[in-house]
Amino acid sequence: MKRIETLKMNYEFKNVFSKGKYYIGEQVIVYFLNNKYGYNRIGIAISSKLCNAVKRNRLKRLIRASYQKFDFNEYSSCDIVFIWNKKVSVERACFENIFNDLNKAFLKFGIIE
RNA sequence: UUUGUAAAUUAAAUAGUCGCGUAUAGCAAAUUCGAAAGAAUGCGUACGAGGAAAGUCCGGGCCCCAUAGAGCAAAGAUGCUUGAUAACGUCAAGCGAGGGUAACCUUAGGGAAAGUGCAACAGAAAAUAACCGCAAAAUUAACGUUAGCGUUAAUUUUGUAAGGAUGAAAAGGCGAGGUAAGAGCUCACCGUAGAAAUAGUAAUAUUUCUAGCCGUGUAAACCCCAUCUGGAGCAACACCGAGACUAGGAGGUUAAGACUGCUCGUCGUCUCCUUAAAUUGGUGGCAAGAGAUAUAUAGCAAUAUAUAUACUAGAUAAAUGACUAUUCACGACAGAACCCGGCUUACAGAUUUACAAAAUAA
RNA sequence: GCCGAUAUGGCGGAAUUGGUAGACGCACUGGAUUCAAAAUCCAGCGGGAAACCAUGUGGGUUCGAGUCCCACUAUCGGUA
Repeated sequence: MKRIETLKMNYEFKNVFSKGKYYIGEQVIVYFLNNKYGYNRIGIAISSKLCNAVKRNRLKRLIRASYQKFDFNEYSSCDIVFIWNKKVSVERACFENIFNDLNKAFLKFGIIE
């Protein structure tokens, strides 16, 4: 499953927020919940009050690019939601920090080894 | 050379690896997802954000609703002149006014004797000016007296806008003559209004004459005049598919139930059909255009005409990223969402052209 | 994306054809009352020493703008 499946509806996001586990990294907060579909789905949520559209797009691309670096188990099926930590300013976003955050989060949830 | 003014262009580049979106009568696969409509996979190839894509402030295309067609009213917008344009509240050239030594810049700039409203405080008065003052006449009183009258005061009548502490604004300004006192009452200069002539398509300008100037400001207050506007917006709209509740019809039946104690019947329940449409999936709309660039011609210019050239971004939670290396000016503002013409706002810098002032040199 | 609305002290909320901004209520501060507190009563309450500056920000019209006009900023709502 090379293509990235995304969460779309509002209730799906709410479901993950209310029932899932979470990990707070330096720059990114990760929510995690298992699903029944047989593949991973991700959602990225960034408030429009934080910054303008160009910087929001850049954050989404950074998170998506770092997500693709991981090799997941073939049978893993879960919903993951990424949220930008509001305390950190958007100017300081860089690829390495986001990658480290995701790495720690996925180790905690036990998706990767 | 320095300081400025105006206009235009540009908006980091190159290579490699991994990855993203769209297209594909290339090759492979002939399967997968879905209830259906429909959609999808691998490799290759091609293409893949802006000057403002932004704000959504105007104008149009397109499209639906309303309308036989047109007009008035209402509501709203615009407002010097001429031209450009599909249209505009935009643009160009000019005129008037204001600013700058200058290049140049700014300018919602019609009408206040068509009517209405407002002008707080202060001030005599804020708009058909007489409160004080100034002056003349009459009457009364007091004083003086040459017994005519004179002076002073008060009251009444009349004339008068020279003066009066205010105010944003005070009834054309200033000087001279003139007068009982005054006054465009008269005169010179300046300003204002009107008419004529000349220049100009016109706004307007110049000159001459006339009027003594009897109406202040505000229309971005209501309003009047002229011109323009039917309303909603691609989440419009068209098509394909699924479809709860509701309504109607047909059929079947007593397992449970209501009217009712029983039968029939009705309701209800079950199945099918039709209607209806909450909700919902997909396709189109959707990329070649009143377009862009270059040259020539017309025009001061905006622009128009002709010729030539090139032109697949098209998503639907939304495509341009990451890493490595090199170079430099060390990278600002910022992400298409139906499409065009403008306006407004944000913006690190770099380059070019024209012009002005000052200084220096020849 | 499109369409609309709002903005006044710490908070809510007035200001009537443009004429002294901050009425009124809540909160807060000080005083009185009380052994102490609540309640009640009285006074104060944007910034600044003062001049003055303040109605989201910046311009314009006007003698004079919270109010009229233009441009921006922020916040809120509707729409499949």
